Amino acid sequence: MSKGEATRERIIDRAFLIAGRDGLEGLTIGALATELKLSKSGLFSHFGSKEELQVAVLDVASSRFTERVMLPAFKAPRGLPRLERIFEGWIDWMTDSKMPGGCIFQQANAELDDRQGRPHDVLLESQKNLVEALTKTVQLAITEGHFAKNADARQIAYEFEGIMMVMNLYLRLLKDRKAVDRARMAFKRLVQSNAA
Amino acid sequence: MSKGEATRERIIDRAFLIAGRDGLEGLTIGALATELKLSKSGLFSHFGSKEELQVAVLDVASSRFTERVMLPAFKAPRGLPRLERIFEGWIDWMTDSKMPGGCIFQQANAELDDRQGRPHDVLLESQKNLVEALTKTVQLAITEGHFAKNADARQIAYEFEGIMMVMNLYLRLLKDRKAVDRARMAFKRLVQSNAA
DNA sequence: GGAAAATAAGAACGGTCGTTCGAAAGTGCA
DNA sequence: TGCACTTTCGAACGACCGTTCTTATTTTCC
Repeated sequence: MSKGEATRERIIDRAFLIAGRDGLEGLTIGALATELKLSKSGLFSHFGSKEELQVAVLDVASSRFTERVMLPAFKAPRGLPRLERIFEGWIDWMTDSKMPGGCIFQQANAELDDRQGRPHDVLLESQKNLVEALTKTVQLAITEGHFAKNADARQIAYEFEGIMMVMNLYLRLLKDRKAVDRARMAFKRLVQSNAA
Repeated sequence: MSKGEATRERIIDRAFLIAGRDGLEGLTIGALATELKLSKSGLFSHFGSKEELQVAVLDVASSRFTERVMLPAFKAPRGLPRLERIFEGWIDWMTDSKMPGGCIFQQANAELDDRQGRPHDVLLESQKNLVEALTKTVQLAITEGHFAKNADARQIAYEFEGIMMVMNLYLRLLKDRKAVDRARMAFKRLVQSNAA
């Protein structure tokens, strides 16, 4: 790996954390450069525009989510066990103390949802992929007989994501100790009421 | 009402819309003044600081939510009918075409969750009130016999809010035509699986 | 080791940010 | 009408924004 690539990764790594706390807009090149002991222009030249920096952050965010939440779950047997692994992995992701700013997707969703441009498109793409991956996992749980044959995979994926989102709210803003427990209860109910 | 108060309301009214689209940070005094054909300093003098403007926006947001979602629901009989009215009112709130930027609370939650200062405190307070109001409504549905005696009111309020949050995601970012239908299905399941 | 290429720094740009201040204009009551 | 008070404006502030250049330094490879 060349020096330039290494620096670029170091930049994105830090930018990822800041964006989780302050959002993709609150992430500024000057502040980022100061934290990394780089010059503004030196940092800037790695991306060419702030938008490209934001895109790079979103890209690394989704690949990290995939590798830390989705991929490990594929080691579990398909169907419900795999869905449970995604659920627990997602909890770990959201409570990760190395991500003090919280889940970057929650930030980005709120920030980019009704905007346009590359960052929006990249986020939308990754969220669509996530929904599809979740839906497929649920669909497998149906064909495996863990869920009722007439269960609605997309609906279950939808409600699943709702649980993760409200968990984040209770964790971050309300600082509720029971945030995770309640998420587990909600998940259990989701599974049970769709059981075969 | 004095001239000053009238202007102040006009400012907050517009600020409310902008903050829903661009966030409380993206809401800038210069742009707001231009839109309202006021001078920056003239607008500024109504609040004394940007933070106070943000607080004013959050205040008006929660009072509007109360008056448009919660209060009308209290005309319905207590218990499940009232909860259903809240649910439908909340859907109207989130799909309101006069709020093109979407629900301001979703923006503010992501933006302020791990910050400090008055805006954070005001938001936290209003979200706590909301959770309490929801919980009480559910509790009444339990005592009225609409929900099982051993149902967990706080848990139901938690899951209820999760449905609203994911609905917002599907509406705003994913632009899914079925966003509202799926929310209704999720709500129906929430009610049924806690029925007496 | 030295040339070529990649990477970083420095200074400056036009803009916009929130904020301050003093003067101007408008308002409402005696 | 005159006067106190409220409301608005205009100009300016230092700070920071993203971005553009040119120059210096470092890395890479023959």
